[in-house]
Amino acid sequence: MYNFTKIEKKWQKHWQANNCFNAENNSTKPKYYILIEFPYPSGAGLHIGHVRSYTALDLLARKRRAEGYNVLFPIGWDAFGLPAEQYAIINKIHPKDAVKENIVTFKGQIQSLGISFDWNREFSTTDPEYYKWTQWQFLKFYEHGLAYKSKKDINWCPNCKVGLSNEESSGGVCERCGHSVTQKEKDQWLLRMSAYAEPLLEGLDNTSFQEKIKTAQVNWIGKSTGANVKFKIKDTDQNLVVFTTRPDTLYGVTFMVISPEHPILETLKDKINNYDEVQKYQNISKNKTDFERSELNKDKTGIKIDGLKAINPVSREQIEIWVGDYVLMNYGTGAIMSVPAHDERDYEFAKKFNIPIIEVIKGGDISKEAYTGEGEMVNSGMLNGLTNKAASTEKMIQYLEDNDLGERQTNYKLQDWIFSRQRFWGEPIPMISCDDCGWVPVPEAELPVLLPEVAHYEPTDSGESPLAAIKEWVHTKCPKCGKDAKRETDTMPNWAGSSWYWLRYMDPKNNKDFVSTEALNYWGKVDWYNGGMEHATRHLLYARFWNQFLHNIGLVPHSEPFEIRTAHGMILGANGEKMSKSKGNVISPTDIVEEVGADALRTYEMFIGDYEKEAAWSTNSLKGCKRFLDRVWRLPENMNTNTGYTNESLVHKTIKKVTYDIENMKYNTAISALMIMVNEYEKMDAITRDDLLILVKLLNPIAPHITEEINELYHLGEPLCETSWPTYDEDKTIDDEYEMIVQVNGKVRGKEMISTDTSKEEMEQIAKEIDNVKKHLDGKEIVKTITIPGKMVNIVVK
RNA sequence: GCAGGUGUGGCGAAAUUGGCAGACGCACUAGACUUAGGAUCUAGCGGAGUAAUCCAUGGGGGUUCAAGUCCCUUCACCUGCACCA
Repeated sequence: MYNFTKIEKKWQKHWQANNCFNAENNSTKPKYYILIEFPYPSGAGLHIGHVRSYTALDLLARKRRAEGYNVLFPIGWDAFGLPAEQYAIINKIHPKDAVKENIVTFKGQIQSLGISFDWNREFSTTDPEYYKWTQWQFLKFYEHGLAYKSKKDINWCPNCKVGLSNEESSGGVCERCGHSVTQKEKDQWLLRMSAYAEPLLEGLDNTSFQEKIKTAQVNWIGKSTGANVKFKIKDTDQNLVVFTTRPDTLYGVTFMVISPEHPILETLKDKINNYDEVQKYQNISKNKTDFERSELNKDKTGIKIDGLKAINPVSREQIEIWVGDYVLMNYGTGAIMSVPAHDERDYEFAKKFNIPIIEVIKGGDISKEAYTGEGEMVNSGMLNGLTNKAASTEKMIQYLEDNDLGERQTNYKLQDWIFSRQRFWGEPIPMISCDDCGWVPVPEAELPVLLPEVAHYEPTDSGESPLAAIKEWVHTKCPKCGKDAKRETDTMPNWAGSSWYWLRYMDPKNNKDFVSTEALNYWGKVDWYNGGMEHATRHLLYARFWNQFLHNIGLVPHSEPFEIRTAHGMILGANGEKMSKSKGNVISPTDIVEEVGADALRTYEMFIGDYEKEAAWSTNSLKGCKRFLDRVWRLPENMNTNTGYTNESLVHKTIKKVTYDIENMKYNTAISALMIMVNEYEKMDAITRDDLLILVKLLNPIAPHITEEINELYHLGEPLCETSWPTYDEDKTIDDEYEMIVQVNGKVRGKEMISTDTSKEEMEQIAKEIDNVKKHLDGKEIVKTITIPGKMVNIVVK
């Protein structure tokens, strides 16, 4: 047998030495930009799941090059963030060095797979030459009023004294120490992403993302339309404004609920008779985590505000105002109107606290449950008799606007992007705080603001970034007035570096600009971007937001950065569970490459099943793929010196199938078509040089090393990395003969090989002469005959 | 709850427009070659039946000459979002 390790090393070296996969920036060829989500170089090494998505797009990259495209297929490292920092703390090394080490490991692992990345464009988000431009772009956001500082509640572990992300505080406890998480107010930088909610939604129309990814984005943006309605608070000059999607039910409002954080509780506290009780409730809510306030807390709590009443703007009835922590301050106006007759939550609340329920839509039995369907409007003044929800909503909004009681309003779930992290290992936010001038941006000429070269990167007791403890770094001069000033000690989230990296790949060595205009104009959009479903919401929104902003200020030519976005399914352990060290089901790509070679691993991961679905690892199935490659290796033993194809339709059919399947992510069936080809070749007395050449060309994107080696060994043609993609002739995919199926009453009763140009009449005649068919026709009356040329005849009898 | 998706042999899965259900691969069984086999080759492989044939794509119903595919209904599971007003 052959030495796959030697062959693979040989060709990897060859490709690298000959710059086979380097994209050119000035090319007359058409361009094609293929992007995979750049990896986070963790200490655990490359995951078998990376191999799946890299190989899949490698097939496309290799095919596109063979089709004559100038292909950009880059890779780099997303290396800022918590895991690298943790790894560094545990191993007592500087994160910078930890990252360097991990990158070496990852790079070696990826290179051993033979993915056709353009390694000349490699960079890490932690390179000062890169994060200089991340900082520069942050200043652009600031310049255009989209970066601002504001107090925000964050998840806080009082034990570890550290801010936690939502992921780190899931279940309401600190991921690290198990202590329960509370909320702490912190001054944070935010990016005004909410201003882009509508463009981010509309922009999806200019993409060819997979439908499930578009849906995920739409849900995350969470647009809802309705109205803001003013409720006058009795005996005051104040209004309580609510957002509602159901202004049509306004006559059914019997109470209101406001969030414990609602400012009216402070401004009108003199009128509140049970203010002590209200304060107590506020305190309890404050100490609840988001988790407790939402998922756990099915039973709604609340207290009635004694002393305040609101007036229903249409029915003029006096209604109660309650405080309830199921109403969130950060959505809508922090206050809701409640229509218990037609909303399940409101119904539950009203029942629990004995609040009146007024029916305004006919159709259900409101003594039993809230009726949320459509129906005729009743008890609703001018809306009475209407049966169409849209019409009554519209009429009500019109009325509210005409009478200055409210206005049409659209709300989004999408919030501004909290851009501060109290961490060491991130891009320093390039801002300086001056007592006299306020926040002042670091001048462009002084970028990058480098992370200091010291070893104090553990979190501080105060919850501030570790940078705050480094006095000589913090103290600086105000760029505006020259007085003593302090640097911002927060760093950026690790989503920052991944929000524009595809632009840098276009021109990665540029030291005058984040990317040149020429490179931008040439490469344009990413044509095909693949990544995990877990990044279909946040990362993809951040990246699109960032790009839309750069486009709006004239820095990039397209408002949408990605044309196609697809998502691969996860590879699970052999037991069907997610791979993890603790479960002991982790498969290392390096081990597999050593055992069976990169080609077999690649083939297996493409053959494993539907690319978009998750799949469990199977060592047996891997062996089957290795066996297939072994058979390919042995094919030349039975090769003659002839040219031309032994089975022309087989060749054309296979080219068609593989070409179509690679474009449509049906990698498993592409491989199955190639297996069929090999099966057929093995049955032949001998194969020709052309038979073999076409096979290695089609198999090359999947198993690039072994095919290059066979091609070279038998002098079949030019190196496959320089060759062109084979084309097929539709006419030649059709066989001269085929097996006609004959059915009687829809059941198969006979089969017969016939010539492809047999007429309908002839087909029917041949069909009726088959013995078994005759038997089933005997004594019956033929009602009709359906004949599909090229397929079958169905005779219907009585 | 909302949104998206998936149900096909022992297993991973195929089935461009409705047209032989189970391609291809794994596992398994028998045989060949072999000192040996976790190598290779040959044959078999959804279920029942000696066979003709019948049954079978989560369940039930329908449309059709013909349904995994279209329609109605129902069940189960997975993923994402979620007191979002």
